[in-house]
Amino acid sequence: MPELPEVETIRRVLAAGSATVPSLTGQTIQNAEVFWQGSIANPTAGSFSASVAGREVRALDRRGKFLILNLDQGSLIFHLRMSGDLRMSLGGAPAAHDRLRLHFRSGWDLTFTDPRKFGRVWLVSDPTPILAGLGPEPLDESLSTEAFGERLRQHSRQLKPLLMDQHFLAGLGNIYTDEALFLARLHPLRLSSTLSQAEAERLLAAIRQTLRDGISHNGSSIDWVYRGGNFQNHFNVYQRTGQVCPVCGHTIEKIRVGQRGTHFCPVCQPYMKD
DNA sequence: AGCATTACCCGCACGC
DNA sequence: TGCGTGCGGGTAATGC
Repeated sequence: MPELPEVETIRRVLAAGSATVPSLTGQTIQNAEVFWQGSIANPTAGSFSASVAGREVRALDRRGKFLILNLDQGSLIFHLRMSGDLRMSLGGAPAAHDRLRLHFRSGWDLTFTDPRKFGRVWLVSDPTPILAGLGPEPLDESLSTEAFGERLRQHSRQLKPLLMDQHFLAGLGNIYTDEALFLARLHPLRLSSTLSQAEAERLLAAIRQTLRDGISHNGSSIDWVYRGGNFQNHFNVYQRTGQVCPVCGHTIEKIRVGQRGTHFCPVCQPYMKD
């Protein structure tokens, strides 16, 4: 369940631990069990286990939707794609959709579970090449509204697919893009080249507010994948097709943009040319 | 040529 | 039972 707020929530939970679960930081990997070889992107599934054994987790980082475990040597990178999740547990038999399990010397396990098998894991000496193509981090304050507006106008693309393009901006997915466009009062099909600077500033502010709200609610839990977050109770448009807009009372509509379901309020988010 | 859009694909679970 | 859908993204084809 990964967009930026969900990945960030997972990062924080794993890093902080809890009263009953230790932090992932400082754990040393004793060995690894690969249940589904397709989940291992690098190195080959055969050498992954041997290479990761003995490594210690030093810190947890996030870049866009990538979760990065910094090790004493190299990095272990996860991309959860559509249905991946990571959990600490103490023993127990693997469940049906568990794809990878790291056993630590402490006796605790980190399990990567992923029903749809789209997620990937990389063990690399240098994470740079994997992250190189990502656009700026939306919550990074060094991303100025001026630079953002300039980047928007460098393209002539529909806002929805552009914002979801990880090369343009790192971290937004289908849910948070719809919610951010609603807050910004911008139509998802509006061409990025037509945005005024005021609209660009509104959009970046809306993106940041939406992501922060998502993180503060520990992300969203929808479909059959449970994450522990409750931002789904605060959606304005996503999965609210046919319901009333909380701002104007008009009916929320759903269209298809770039193969993705897209929810918006046609009154609050009018399509204005130029 | 280069950019933008569309189609399709990849497992699986779920709702209608 | 069958079919459409989906918190993602890569690749290939098509369009402008």
